[in-house]
Amino acid sequence: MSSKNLNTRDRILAACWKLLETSGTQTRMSDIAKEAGVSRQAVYLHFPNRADLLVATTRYIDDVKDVEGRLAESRAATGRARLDAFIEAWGNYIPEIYGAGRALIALSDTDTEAAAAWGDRMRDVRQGCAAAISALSDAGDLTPTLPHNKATDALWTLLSVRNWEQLTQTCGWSQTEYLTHTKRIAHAVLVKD
Amino acid sequence: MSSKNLNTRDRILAACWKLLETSGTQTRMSDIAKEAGVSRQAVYLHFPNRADLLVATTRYIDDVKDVEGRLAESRAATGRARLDAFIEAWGNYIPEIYGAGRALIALSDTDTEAAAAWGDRMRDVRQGCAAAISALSDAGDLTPTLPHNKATDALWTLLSVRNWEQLTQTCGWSQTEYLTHTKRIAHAVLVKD
DNA sequence: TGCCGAACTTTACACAGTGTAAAGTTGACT
DNA sequence: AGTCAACTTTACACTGTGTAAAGTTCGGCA
Repeated sequence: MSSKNLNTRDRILAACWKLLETSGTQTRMSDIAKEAGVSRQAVYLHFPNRADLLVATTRYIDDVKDVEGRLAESRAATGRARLDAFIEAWGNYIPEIYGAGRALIALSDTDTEAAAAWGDRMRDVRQGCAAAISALSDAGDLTPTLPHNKATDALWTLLSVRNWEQLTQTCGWSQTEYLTHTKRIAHAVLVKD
Repeated sequence: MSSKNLNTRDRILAACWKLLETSGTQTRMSDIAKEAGVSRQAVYLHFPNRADLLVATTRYIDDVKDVEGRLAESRAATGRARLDAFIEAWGNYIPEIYGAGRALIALSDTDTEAAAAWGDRMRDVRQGCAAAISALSDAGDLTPTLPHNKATDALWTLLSVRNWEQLTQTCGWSQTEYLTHTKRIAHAVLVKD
């Protein structure tokens, strides 16, 4: 755990992050090593396998980008404002984890650990959705047509990485359009009146 | 193209289908061969590679399950009824192609041909969505808050296989709940008033 | 009867990517 | 000078895909 060790470890994580964003899911261990300027075997000195490296990369991104801090902000608001703030915070975070997220989702097919890691993250997001729904409910703004937990499921699904991907990457929506319309849709579905 | 040939080919397709439904994306060529009761090499006599086999399997499922017929029915209705009929038809078709669809989506990362095949199918679904939106618009029932093509994108995304997967597999919604709430959500987002 | 060809089997191998194993190098610190 | 940790280098086992080619089986047909 010397500072040199941490340094190499971080260089590997940064290399992994970069390649996931640019070259996508198919990034190999040897590509990452090359990008980090170390031998392929050196990567295995820091991470036991590819799945662990990907998981560590998402944690690294969280640290650098400060997810917690950003989501905490949205918790300050109440009622509809809180719903909007949460959509804004999470919606703006998606593009930053998109590369690593995609890789982790793809790996979830084969690797249980990767699936668990991604599942954990998504459960956190669901928690945020549940809190936003509660805030809406407390303000008397939640539609009576959906039970509380179904409303949470619906919001969670609306805000999935896959939906962001389809709308912005496939349909060509700008990030601004994504945010605007997603908020509108969330209001139409969840807010009373 | 003797009848015996077709028979073996179909047995391979049926085996592939079955395994994709039961064992998932990770199904190997050797598993499929075993299930079909032929040698691994025999599979390559009928399909040049795994991607082609998966694509052929989805076509096979389409034939057996008659997608075209079912979607054609929904085209008879107009206005909101047509939107509901389309959601019902496509929503009930998703679980039947789910296994093969997942495999094809997973393969899309590596294989261009698989990506193209899945993209084609999804473009067909988008066409159906566009038609449903047009029907809504013609009946004067489309909300003025969304432009025509954005409404199509939104409906298409709402009806994605991934959303069906998340709601029914992860959130535990029954197929009936999925259909009911998806219709409700589509109405809330797309229908005027 | 004997031959042909198509469908299928069997055996073998090339290739990519992951992960393991172990011996060798380098440099800082003692 | 000696030691330790970090890293490199070389080599190899393993899995799954796809290619190649020789061998088997059997129905149709001259």
